[in-house]
Amino acid sequence: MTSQEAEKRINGKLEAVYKDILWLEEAELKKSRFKDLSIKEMHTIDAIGLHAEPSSATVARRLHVTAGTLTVAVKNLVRKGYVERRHEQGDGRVVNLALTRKGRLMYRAHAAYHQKMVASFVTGFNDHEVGLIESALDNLLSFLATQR
Amino acid sequence: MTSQEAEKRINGKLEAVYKDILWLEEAELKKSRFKDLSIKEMHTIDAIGLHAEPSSATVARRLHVTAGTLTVAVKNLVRKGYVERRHEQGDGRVVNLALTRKGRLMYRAHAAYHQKMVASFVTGFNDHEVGLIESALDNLLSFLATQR
DNA sequence: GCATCTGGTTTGATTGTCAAATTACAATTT
DNA sequence: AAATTGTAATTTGACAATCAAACCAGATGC
Repeated sequence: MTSQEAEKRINGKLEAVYKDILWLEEAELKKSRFKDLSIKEMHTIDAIGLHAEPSSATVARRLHVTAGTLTVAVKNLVRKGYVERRHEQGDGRVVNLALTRKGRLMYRAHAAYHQKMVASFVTGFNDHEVGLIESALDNLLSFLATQR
Repeated sequence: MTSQEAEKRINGKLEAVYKDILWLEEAELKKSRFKDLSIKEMHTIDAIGLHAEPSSATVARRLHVTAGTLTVAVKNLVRKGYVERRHEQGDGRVVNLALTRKGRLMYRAHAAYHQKMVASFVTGFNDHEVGLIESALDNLLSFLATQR
């Protein structure tokens, strides 16, 4: 079958995309006003998010890292002025994380970059076709979920 | 327009895919007979490839890392028995890299995993639809190329 | 043959990571 | 209410990955 061929091509393209995105995001970062952040730090900011003030444990789970790893990362982000620690009312053990003004600026810049990227992804497709692309992503997500 | 909505959903899904794949590949690795490899080492093996015996500089470029970083990585992979260094005939400076038998086994195992992943990605689509998905990836690759 | 260029290695510093030990607070048991 | 157990986070010690800069060794050019 010829679809085998297509799968191979798609695999190659996915890999190319995969390899480049992280690297490009890092390069983009170094050119921006947020030079002092690594790509991992940016993703930590992303995982904290704008609104919910998640606990340290929640963010660690989102990032698939241990609590200890996150503690260190947050310490650096606090020092650099992107993140604030807040002690939870009523349970003195819990530390909630929130972005500072600077952190929120960073978050939005990153989100804008992603938006541009996705816009390019679906350029030239009609609604129905965009729906197909979305379904393909859903397939992949289901597959990944079964693996977890 | 409603396509803005779709773009947002796609963005979220891309991010989810993105975060999970690396982590899952690492988990898959640790369950396999190649437990002694990290995900980065696996990608180094992938970048060396089965056939061409690329130079150290070529592999470093493919991985977007410096020559120094690669030297260290290769030293470990040689120690672990996955990679061989070969001095180029005629130019004593150049070091070409090749996979050992064990390295080739690893390469093929990784390729098989990717194949499963991509198969899930295009499950249930006809040839025309798979073509659309491929075009979307091409869009994204073009966008990434303009950013480079 | 000396100077320069080029591919690779080494080194020192920093970041990211984990597991294990520790601290601090909360909830449960007795 | 004191002791036990449980839970959230931090600290610590070790090790991968990474870079920039210094260095080394083989090529190339004058």
